[in-house]
Amino acid sequence: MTVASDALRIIKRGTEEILLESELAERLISGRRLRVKAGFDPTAPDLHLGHTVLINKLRQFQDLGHEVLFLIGDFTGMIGDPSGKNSTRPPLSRKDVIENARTYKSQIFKILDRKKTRIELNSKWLGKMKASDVVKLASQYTVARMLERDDFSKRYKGGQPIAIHEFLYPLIQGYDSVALKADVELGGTDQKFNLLVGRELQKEFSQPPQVIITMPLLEGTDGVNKMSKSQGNYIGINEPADEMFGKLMSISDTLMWRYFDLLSFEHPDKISSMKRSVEEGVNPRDIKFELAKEIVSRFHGGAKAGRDAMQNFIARFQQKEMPTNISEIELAGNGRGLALTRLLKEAGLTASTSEAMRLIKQGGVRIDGEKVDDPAQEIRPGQSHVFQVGKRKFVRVRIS
RNA sequence: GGAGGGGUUCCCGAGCGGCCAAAGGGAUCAGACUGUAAAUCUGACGGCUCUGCCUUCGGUGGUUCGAAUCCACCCCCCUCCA
Repeated sequence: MTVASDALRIIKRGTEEILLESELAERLISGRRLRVKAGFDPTAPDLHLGHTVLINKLRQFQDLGHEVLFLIGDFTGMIGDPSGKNSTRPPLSRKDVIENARTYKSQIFKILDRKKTRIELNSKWLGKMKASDVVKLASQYTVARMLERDDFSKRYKGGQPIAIHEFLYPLIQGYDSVALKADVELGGTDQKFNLLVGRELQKEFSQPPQVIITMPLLEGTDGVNKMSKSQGNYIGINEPADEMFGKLMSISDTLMWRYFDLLSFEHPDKISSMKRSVEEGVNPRDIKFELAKEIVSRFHGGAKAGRDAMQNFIARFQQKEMPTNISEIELAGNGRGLALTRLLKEAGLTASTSEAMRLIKQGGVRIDGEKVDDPAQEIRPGQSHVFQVGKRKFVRVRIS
């Protein structure tokens, strides 16, 4: 009895909402190994810290002995989802999906326990459905109920298009829960509606409805939008340690506490005492160092990685030294040399020669640490220099 | 099927024959200040062989010395009616 209530407390921490908590408690008490489902996009998996909020929770379930069903929604991915404005998303081939699934594995097992994880592709059961099955599934839900979804009702009222198949997605996702006989499904708060549809459908198929758990969405480094790849405000779990450390240091002081709450494994009491110390005058930067160290250590093999990243950071930004490991490329100078603007573009430091031109005029470009002001400058062959754009982009270029 | 309103540079959104690479805001980037924080200020923000040239305003064709702006047809979106 107390074991189960401990378990409930662990699960509850950091969640946004649990529906229904009483059902969860019941199932935990039952002592059965629960099937805990979470769905993921089949597209290029570049997991970031935002995802880890959810994945960490999955891991806690595993530590309590339960099984994680890591569901990859390849079916919809293979159809190609033209929802909203980004209609250019191309359908994924079978091969892409397999490849993406493999990349998922290499990333999620930095957190999840391999032995207690089952990876499922929903094409396995959805691919077998006939049109009649789909129509039947669709008949289980009404348009009015679909429009309860905030996203849909906003778009509908705002005169934005909603394609019919978008109505199908929540149903399909819900049906996945039926197919997997999920006991629990986790998702971000934005998934609440879809998760609830799963509950409803399970009832229709005379299964006990899944417990749904929503997790807060982590804001990206901009502090405004949720962390996502398309917003470019994310911190990937595969990023190099120095990069990760730097990005964490660049978040705002207020956002830092959010990151502590959602990402840190420190005891809540410790976090509150850190808050207090900042109020008493400790430089928030130093507290942020602690956060950055913890996260970097988690994904780069231990405490030493965190300390090293911090040292590099201090050397580079407080003492303005050049980074130690600058990537190096070689460009063809075809005899004479290369115009600086062109070189910057080809080295990937700027998106175009026009941009290179502008940045030079604005004093944002350095060669071997020296500011340059002549955009027409040519770089001679046979030389090797470190080119820098802005504060953080460095490349060593050799002209052949 | 009918009536009306729309489609502008990454996003929102002005422009409605030349002064338009296209106002304003957001996002972004660079510089200053700093703790690579926030806030603030300055500048940039289609491309190029860059004081000039080239390509953009849903698509195609036309009118005109000249079109994002006018005309024709087409495509797409929204609202209301059926």
